[in-house]
Amino acid sequence: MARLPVYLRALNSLLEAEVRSCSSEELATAAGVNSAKLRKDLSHLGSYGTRGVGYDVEYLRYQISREIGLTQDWPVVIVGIGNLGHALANYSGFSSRGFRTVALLDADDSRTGELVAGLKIRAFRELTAIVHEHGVAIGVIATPAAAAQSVCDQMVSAGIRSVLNFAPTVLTVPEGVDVRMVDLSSELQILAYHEQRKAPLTSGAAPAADDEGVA
Amino acid sequence: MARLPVYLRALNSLLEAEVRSCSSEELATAAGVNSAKLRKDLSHLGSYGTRGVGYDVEYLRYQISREIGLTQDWPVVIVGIGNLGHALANYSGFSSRGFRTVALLDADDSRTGELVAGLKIRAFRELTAIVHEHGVAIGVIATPAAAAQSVCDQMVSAGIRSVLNFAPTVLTVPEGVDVRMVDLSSELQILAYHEQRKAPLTSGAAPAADDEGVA
DNA sequence: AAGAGTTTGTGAACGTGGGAACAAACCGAG
DNA sequence: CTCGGTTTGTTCCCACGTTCACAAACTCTT
Repeated sequence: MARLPVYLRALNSLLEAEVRSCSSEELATAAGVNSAKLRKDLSHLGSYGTRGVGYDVEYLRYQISREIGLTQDWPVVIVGIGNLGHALANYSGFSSRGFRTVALLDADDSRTGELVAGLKIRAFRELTAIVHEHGVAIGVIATPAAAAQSVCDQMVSAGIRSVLNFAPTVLTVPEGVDVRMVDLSSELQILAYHEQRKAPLTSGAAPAADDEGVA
Repeated sequence: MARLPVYLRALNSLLEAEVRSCSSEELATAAGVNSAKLRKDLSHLGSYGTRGVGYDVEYLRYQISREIGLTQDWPVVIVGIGNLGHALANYSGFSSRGFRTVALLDADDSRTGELVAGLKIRAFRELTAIVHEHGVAIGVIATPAAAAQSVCDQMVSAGIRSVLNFAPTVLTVPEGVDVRMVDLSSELQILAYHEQRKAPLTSGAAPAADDEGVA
């Protein structure tokens, strides 16, 4: 389920606040979902709660981590160290929680050796060797759109079976390979779509008061 | 619909290839969706096709752009010019297609004046003035998680009604304000979840998992 | 120990979205 | 003008996900 990471983050927040136990209602509001949905999601991966009491935060956190697979080590390669790749390499959410960036690759040989986030940029042609050496299963594509499909193909033939794609292109992959696409401009467009359907602001002042009515 | 941006990009690709007209089948495969779904989506926003012929690429592209709201000008502010904010400011997909970054804000005053993507970083306290001056309706949050809610609150009180949040936190906003969250680490976790459930290559039992697009 | 009060887990209704099939409409040939 | 081929727009149906509601189970008090 795509909501498990949200639950996990909510549990981490509770843990930081030194909350030892919580009900499904509390956790649901913290995660921004319905409590029944949360209970069904959790029950789908085992009975980790206690009726009349709630869930043990630490225990549930571990169980969800294990379900997601965060108790394993996930070596990751990032290809395309432009602005975005640079940001991803430095992103703390990647390096923590089981994900370990083992290599930064770029097709531009003039950047080889440059130090980013404590790692030296290496040549893209080293991909297959690195994948085999570290047992990499997850690849991140942060290249321009034109190069994405080629990079993806070479990732797949090197043995990578899960791809996180930041390039604005639909990638075609063989059966058994997962692709998740994160399209930054699409997100903005979706916001604009909703924004356009909001208040008919016809050359008026900014409405400071709260408005009712959402789609 | 969240698929309109995908259709739009597919149409742009076709237009670059100088394709004047296309059927729903072609466009659907280019966008990676079912043709019936695409026709239903398009019919929901008007009858822009011709039976027996297909869709005029240029005309449909304009209609979708108008539906999304990309024919308008959308001034955008980005708050938090760390690695990610830096990447976003330089991201071409933002500056093109109606979105115009009018200001980069950061709470760290020592960075004020620094030039990023042709814009000078300004102090976060200028937010309200900038929003009113340019009529900004969309704000992008690229701050650390701890600051995100505070930044969001001030965005909302300044008049922003659509927020794109890259900080790993659930933001609570008043009625009428839209928030879209892009969580980079969640995406990786979802990939890991599916990866963990794939074929154990050592054993012969195939899971018969036909997951191409991940839900 | 028993009952009252909670809270989880789950069974059933509900609504929404996707997919196949079909009718309406358009083009071109004869 | 008519007929066959093609493609859109739409209707129907199914399956999934969400939500409500309730029984099972646990704790605490008396």
